[in-house]
Amino acid sequence: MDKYQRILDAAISVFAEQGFFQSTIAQIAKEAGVADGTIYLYFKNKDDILVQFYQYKTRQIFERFRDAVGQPTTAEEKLRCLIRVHLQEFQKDRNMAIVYQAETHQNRRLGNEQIKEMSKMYRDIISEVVELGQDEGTIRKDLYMGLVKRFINGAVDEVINSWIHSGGQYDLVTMADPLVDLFIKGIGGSSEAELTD
Amino acid sequence: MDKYQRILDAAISVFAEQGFFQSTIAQIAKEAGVADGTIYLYFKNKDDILVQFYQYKTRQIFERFRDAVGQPTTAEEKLRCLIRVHLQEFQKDRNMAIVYQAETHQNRRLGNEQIKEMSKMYRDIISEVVELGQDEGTIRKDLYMGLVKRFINGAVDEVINSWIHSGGQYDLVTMADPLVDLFIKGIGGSSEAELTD
Amino acid sequence: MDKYQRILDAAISVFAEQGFFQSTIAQIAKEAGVADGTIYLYFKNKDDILVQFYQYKTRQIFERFRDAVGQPTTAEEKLRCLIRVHLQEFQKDRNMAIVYQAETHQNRRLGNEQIKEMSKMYRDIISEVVELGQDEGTIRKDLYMGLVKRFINGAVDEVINSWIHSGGQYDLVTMADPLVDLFIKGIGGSSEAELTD
Amino acid sequence: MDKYQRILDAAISVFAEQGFFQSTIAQIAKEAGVADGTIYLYFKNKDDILVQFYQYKTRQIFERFRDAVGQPTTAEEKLRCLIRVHLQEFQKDRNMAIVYQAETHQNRRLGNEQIKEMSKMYRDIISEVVELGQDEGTIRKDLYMGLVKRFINGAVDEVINSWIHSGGQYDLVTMADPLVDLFIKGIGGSSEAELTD
DNA sequence: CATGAATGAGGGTTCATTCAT
DNA sequence: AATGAATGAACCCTCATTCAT
Repeated sequence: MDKYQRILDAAISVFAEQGFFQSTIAQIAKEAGVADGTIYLYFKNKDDILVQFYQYKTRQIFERFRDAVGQPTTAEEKLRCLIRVHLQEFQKDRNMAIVYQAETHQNRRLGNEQIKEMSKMYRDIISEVVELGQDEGTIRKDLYMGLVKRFINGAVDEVINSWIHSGGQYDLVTMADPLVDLFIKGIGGSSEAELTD
Repeated sequence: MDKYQRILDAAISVFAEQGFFQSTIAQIAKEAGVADGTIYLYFKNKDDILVQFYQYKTRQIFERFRDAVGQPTTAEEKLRCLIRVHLQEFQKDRNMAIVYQAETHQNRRLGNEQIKEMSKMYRDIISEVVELGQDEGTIRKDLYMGLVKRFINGAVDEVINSWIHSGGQYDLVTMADPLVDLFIKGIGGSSEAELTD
Repeated sequence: MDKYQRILDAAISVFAEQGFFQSTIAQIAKEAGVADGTIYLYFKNKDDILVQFYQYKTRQIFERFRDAVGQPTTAEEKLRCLIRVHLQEFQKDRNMAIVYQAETHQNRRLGNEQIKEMSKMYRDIISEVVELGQDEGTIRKDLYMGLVKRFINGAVDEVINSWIHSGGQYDLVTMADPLVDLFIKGIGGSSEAELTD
Repeated sequence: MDKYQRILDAAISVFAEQGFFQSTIAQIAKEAGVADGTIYLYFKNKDDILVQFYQYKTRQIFERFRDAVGQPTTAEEKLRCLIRVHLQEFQKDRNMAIVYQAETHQNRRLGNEQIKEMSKMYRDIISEVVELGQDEGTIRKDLYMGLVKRFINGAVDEVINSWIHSGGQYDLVTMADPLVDLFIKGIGGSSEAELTD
C-alpha cells in the first residue's frame, strides 16, 4: 500500500483507540511503520490528518450513499437502502466509524466546516428522499423537514454509537429494516388501534 | 457564589468554548477569577473537573427527568413530558449541553463509566415509558426495545446538537411536540392525510 | 508540650522519613497537629526549621559530649565515654540521628555554617582528648591530628549510619567499646595476640 | 563528546554545585548545551539521571577497586592500595565525589538499592582483605568484622568529605599511607615508642 | 524521499508563603 | 495566637514540528 494510505489508516486506528488529542505523532508513525518526520511529507500537521481523513476517506463513503439512493425507485426503498449502506460501511470500517462519530459531535474543532458540510450532505439526501415520498403519497406532508432530517440522522447515529460502545459484537446491518420500520410507522399502536380512535 | 461552583461553571464554559483538551487550567482559573492553584483545592486534577461535572451537575438534571415522567399518567404524555423537560434543561444551560454532547460521544475517556451509566439511566426511563404504552395498547408490541431506546435517544440528541451548532438561535422546546409526533406516528402517510392532500 | 517543640519534633520526624526537600509544610503541620500557617509563627520559613534544629536540638547533645569527656581522667576513658554518649544519644533519638547524618553530608545547603561549626566542635573535643593522651604517653605522638579527628569522627558516623540503615534493630551502644579498641590498637596483630592464638 | 556523556557530566556538575533537589532540568540542559527536552531522550526523568550515574559512572570505579586489591599479595599492601586508589579516583573527579558522598548518606531516596549494593560491595572487599590478613597473621583475629568494615569505610569517607568541604585544596592521596597506618596500628602508644619517649 | 535526533514552547501540578478572619 | 483558604511562581515533562544527514 502507498505510504499516504498507510499513514492515514494508522492515524485513524490510533485516533479510534485513544482519541485525537491523546494520540501522538510518534504513535501514528510507529503504527504506520514510518519515521515521525515522514508524516510531515504527506500531511501539513497533525490537524491536517483529520482534515484529509474527512476529505478523502469519508467522501468516498458518501458517494456510496448517493449510489444507494440512486438505485431504488420508491422513497421507502431509497431510505431503506441508504440506511443499510450506511450501517454496512460503518460496520466494515470500525475505526473510521469511531473517529467519525467522535469528531462529528465535537463542536469547536478544526475541519469544522468539513464536518458540517458532510453532515449537511447526508441530511440533504434524506430531504430528497422524504420529499419524493411526499410526492408519492407514501410520506406525510405535515412534516417539518428540518426536524425529520435530524430525527433520522440522529437515530441512525445513535444505533451506530451503541454498536461501537458494545465493542462491535453484533451485526449492525440487521438493524436497518427495523429502524426504517420505526421511521415510517413510529412506535404508535397498529391500524386496529387507530381504527378504534 | 461558592468558589466550587464558580470554578465548575467556568470550566464548563471554557470546555464548551474550546473542548476539554484545548482548554487550559489557566484559562479556567482566569474565567473563574481565581488563581491556578485554587482549582486544585477543589478538584483532584483537570480530569476530575469533568468527572465532577458529570457527578453533580448532570445528575440533578436526570432527577428532573424522573420527575417529568412521574407526573403524567399515559405513556404518550410521559414521553412528551420527558422530551420537553430534556430540551428545556439543555436549552437553559447551553454550556452544559455542549460539554455533555461532546463528551458523551467520545469513546476512550475518563469518566467513561459515569457517562455510560448516565446514558443507560436515560434509556431505562424510555424503556419504562414504552413498556407502559405497550400495556396501555397505545404502543406497538412488535418492537425491539433495544432499538427503540436508541431511536428516541439518538433523535433527541441530534435535535439538541443541531440547535447547539446553529448557535442556539431558535427555541429548542418547540421541537418537543413535533418530535414526539414523529416517534409515535413515524413519517409514513396515514390514509386520511393522503386523502386530504 | 509547647507548640514550638511539637512542630520541631514533627518536622524532624517528617524529615527523617522523607528527607528535607521531599517533606512539605503541610505534612509537618499535620504531624504536629497545627495549621500550616501556625508554623510560620515559630519559624521564619522551611529552611529555618532545619537551622533551629541545629541550633537548639543538637546543641544540647554536644553539651552532653562536653560533660562526657569532663568526667573521666585518662584520655582513653574520656574517648570511651565520648563515644558511648555519642552512640547513646543518637540511639535515643533516631529521627534526630537520621536528619543529622543526612544533612551533615550534604554540601551546599543552608545552615551550612551551623553544621560545619557543629562538626568542628566535635572534632575539637577529639583533638583535646588525643592531645591529653599524648601527654599521658598513652597515645602516639607521630600522628597527623587533622587526620586522626576525621578517622575517629568518620568511623563513629558510619557505625551510626549502618545502624540507621539496618532499621535500628540492634543495640548501638554495645559498639562503643569494640570501636574504641579499634581506635587505640588498630586492626594489626600484636605479637602477644598472635602467640596466644 | 557523546551527548549522553555531556548531559551526565553536566548533571553531576550541577548536582554537585546545588544538590539534587535544588538543581533544575533547565540548569542541566544549559550546562550541557542542549535543549531541555533533549535530556528526556537519554534519561527517563530527573531521578533516572542519578540512577544512571550510579549504574555507569561509579560502577567503573568499583572495578578499579577490585583491580587495586588484586595486584598486591599481602593484606596490608592490598588495603593500602585500595585506599590509595579510592582517594585517587575521588580526587580525580571531584563532582562525582560530592554527589556520591551526598547521596550515599541520604536515607530515603530513589536508587536506594543501587547505593546500598554499592556500599556493600566496597565493604565486601574490605572483609576479604581483612580475612586474608587474619590468615597471614598480620591482622588480629579478635575482631568483629561488621564493625571493622564500618570503621575503615567511615574513616575514608570522612577524609574525603573533609577534602570536599575544604574546597579540594590539598592532595587527598597523601592521606592514604597515614590513614592505613592508623587502621593497622591505631592511635595507641606502641611499647617501643613509649620506651623511647 | 526518508529519517529521527533535537528543539523549546506550553501545560499541569505542587507547595512555600501570606493574610483576612 | 491560630487558622487554612488562596496565591502564583516555579518546575518537570510532553510532544508537534523541524532539519541536517
